Amino acid sequence: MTSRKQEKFEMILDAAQKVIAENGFHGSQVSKIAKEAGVADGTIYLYFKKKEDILISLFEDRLGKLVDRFNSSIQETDTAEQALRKVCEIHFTELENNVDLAYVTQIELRQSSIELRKAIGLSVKPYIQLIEHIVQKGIHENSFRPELDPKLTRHLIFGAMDEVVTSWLISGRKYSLSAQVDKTVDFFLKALSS
Amino acid sequence: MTSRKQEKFEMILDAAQKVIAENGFHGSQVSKIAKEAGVADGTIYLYFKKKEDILISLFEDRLGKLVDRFNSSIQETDTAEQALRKVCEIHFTELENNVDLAYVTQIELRQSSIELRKAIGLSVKPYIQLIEHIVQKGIHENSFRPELDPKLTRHLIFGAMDEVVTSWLISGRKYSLSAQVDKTVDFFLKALSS
Amino acid sequence: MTSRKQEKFEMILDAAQKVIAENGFHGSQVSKIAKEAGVADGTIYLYFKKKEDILISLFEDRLGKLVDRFNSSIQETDTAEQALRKVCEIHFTELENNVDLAYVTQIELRQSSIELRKAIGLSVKPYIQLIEHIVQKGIHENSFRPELDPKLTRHLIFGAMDEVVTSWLISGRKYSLSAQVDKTVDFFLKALSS
Amino acid sequence: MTSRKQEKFEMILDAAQKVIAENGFHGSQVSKIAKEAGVADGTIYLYFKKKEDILISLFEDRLGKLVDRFNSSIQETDTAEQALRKVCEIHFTELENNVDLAYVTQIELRQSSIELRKAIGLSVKPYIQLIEHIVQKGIHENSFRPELDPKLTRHLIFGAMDEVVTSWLISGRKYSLSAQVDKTVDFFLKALSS
DNA sequence: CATGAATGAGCTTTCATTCAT
DNA sequence: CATGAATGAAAGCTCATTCAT
Repeated sequence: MTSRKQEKFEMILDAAQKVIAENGFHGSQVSKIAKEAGVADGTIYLYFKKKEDILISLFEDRLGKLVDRFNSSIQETDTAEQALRKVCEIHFTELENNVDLAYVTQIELRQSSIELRKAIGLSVKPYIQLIEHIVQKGIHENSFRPELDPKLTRHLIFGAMDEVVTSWLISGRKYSLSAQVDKTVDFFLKALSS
Repeated sequence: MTSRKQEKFEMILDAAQKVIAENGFHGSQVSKIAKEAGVADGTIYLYFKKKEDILISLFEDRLGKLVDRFNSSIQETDTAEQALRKVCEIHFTELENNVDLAYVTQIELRQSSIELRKAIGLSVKPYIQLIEHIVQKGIHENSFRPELDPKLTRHLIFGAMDEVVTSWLISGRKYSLSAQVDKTVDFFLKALSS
Repeated sequence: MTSRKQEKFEMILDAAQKVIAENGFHGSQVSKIAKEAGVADGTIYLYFKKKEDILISLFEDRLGKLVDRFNSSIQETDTAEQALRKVCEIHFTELENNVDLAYVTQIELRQSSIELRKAIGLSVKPYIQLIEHIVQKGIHENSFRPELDPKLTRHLIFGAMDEVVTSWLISGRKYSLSAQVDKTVDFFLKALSS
Repeated sequence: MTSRKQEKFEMILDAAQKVIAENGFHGSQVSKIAKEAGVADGTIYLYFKKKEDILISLFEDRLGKLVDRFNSSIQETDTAEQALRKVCEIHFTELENNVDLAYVTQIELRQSSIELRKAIGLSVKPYIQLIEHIVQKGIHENSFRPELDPKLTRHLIFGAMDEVVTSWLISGRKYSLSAQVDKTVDFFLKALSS
């Protein structure tokens, strides 16, 4: 019973991602998402309180899964350097391989109300903190400069990667995103290394 | 006549910035902007074809003035390093001293349709190119690493600064933004220097 | 089996009265009544054809019981005067002692569709007829004026009492309703007496 | 300009009365009223803040005009008895001659939310107070009993007349309402006279 | 008999844009 | 040039009712 509910919940999220990717944020009416999910409009409201909640859940779900992947991948690494490389690798590869998701997270979901963006911010936070931990680890390992401000640095790193992805999307994906990993990580390591 | 037209044009832009800063993007109806500007609703449409055009013009105007400041300030510098420091300094200082503008550019204007965001992208482009030129100049001066990819690097630098500003705003401006200039530029210079 | 059916029927009516008194007519969804009654939504429809039928039955049941009380009480009286006094006494006392019922009958149930109000009218009819009988009895006893029109008079009397109850409720029940019995009956007897 | 605004305001009220009389309260969508008034849906909201406001204004306007008629007619009377007769005469005649209005005020407008009914109550208050004044005048003139409670009496009189009108409507108007004036006023005067 | 998940019709309100004055 | 009254399309959400289990 719970699993059937969970199942339909996922179906609606999948439908929402597809509809948003195809029609854009403002062209994604509840009725369109319902149709794509193969349920009635009213059914949506058995699983989500408001339309916004679909988007928040969508972001939480997708980003949550990404952060899980980050965490488990990092545990296979020894140094902060390796961890940072892994993070950038997954970040770029994952979004390159899932253009719908990239479009939704980088473009569409940012066109939302301030309340929604705050909720989305909460989903991003674990990722930003993950980056901060890596920076701190690097400092402890003496591979990163001790005078680094981890709070500032995490934003510099996240912002840089985020913008690279967005500009890649807006350019029309004319080049490989994953091909930027090495240069990007080089940039970071040069900036961070002691 | 043209100057009178120009005058009213600016009045509407000023009104738009004020209204958006006060009411947020979604609370900024044409009628509200008209009222703030002291003109009738219909008058807006003598100066702008669509509502979006107000926002595009607003961004173009404000960012254009910023880029002008960047350009003239940079001409007072000798090295790419100095230029980059100047750019970051102006970027952070200007937005710290003009919170309305910061709020409008970092938060409100991003909640807009894809068409609008593309138009805004065009306004940002000269700034991104400015950063690229500085990187190229640094390479020519042999102060920056020759293997740097200027196209990628400009996004890394812009994205990093952009995210620092946004997170400063969202944090509630609890710390000084301009105080982050040195650490930020250090990060960049370490990343870039040969 | 029939008694079990009857039992659940009553449970639903009790639940309906409670829910309406607590949430008002427009806040009383079928699902809320079902929950209060401790049954599933669909179960309601095994006992009532439409939502309206719950309300009609509720009114019939409650008013039927009141009319029963009227009838048995009147049989203990000798004259039409005494009967009329008894009717007013029960009318006011009963509603004063059962504010939920008063609220539901005087305020909430009147906010209903025309069909429902007609059905409710049928429930009130026996009560109106009771009043008519008393008037006729008084005329026969020569205590009431022979020129009285019983059909008109029953409405004058019912309408007067009904409005007194409603205004007492709307006033916030700041005074005693039963304390109005004597003055009200005096008014009627003066109007009726030969 | 103000008169044009007033004119359209009245047009919408007239349309609302007609639509409600024809379709009932629940069948009277804003779009239907707008169509009947010959304006666009949105235009309604230039004159009324919410749909409910149409109904409140309708009641205020119609009842206000009635109370005006009451007041001026009463000034032509000398005694409280004459005044009371006049009130009942106008009350019954006016509604008999304007069945749409009768239907709307007695049946349809009562099926409304509690907030709306409170607002309507405010419109009825001047009328109820008018009745109270007549009662007080009668007491001063020594034609009415001094022990009468004017606050209670006004409700007895209003409630009686109100119910007579409603039952006349529900009966399908099979008899003359104005023909009930004499018997009704006789009832009141007998009840009131000293 | 009972359940409760699913349905989907239905309606108010906003606001960018127009155009007669 | 300027006005601002009028337009009307568009969409989120509720809830009575059904029916497969």
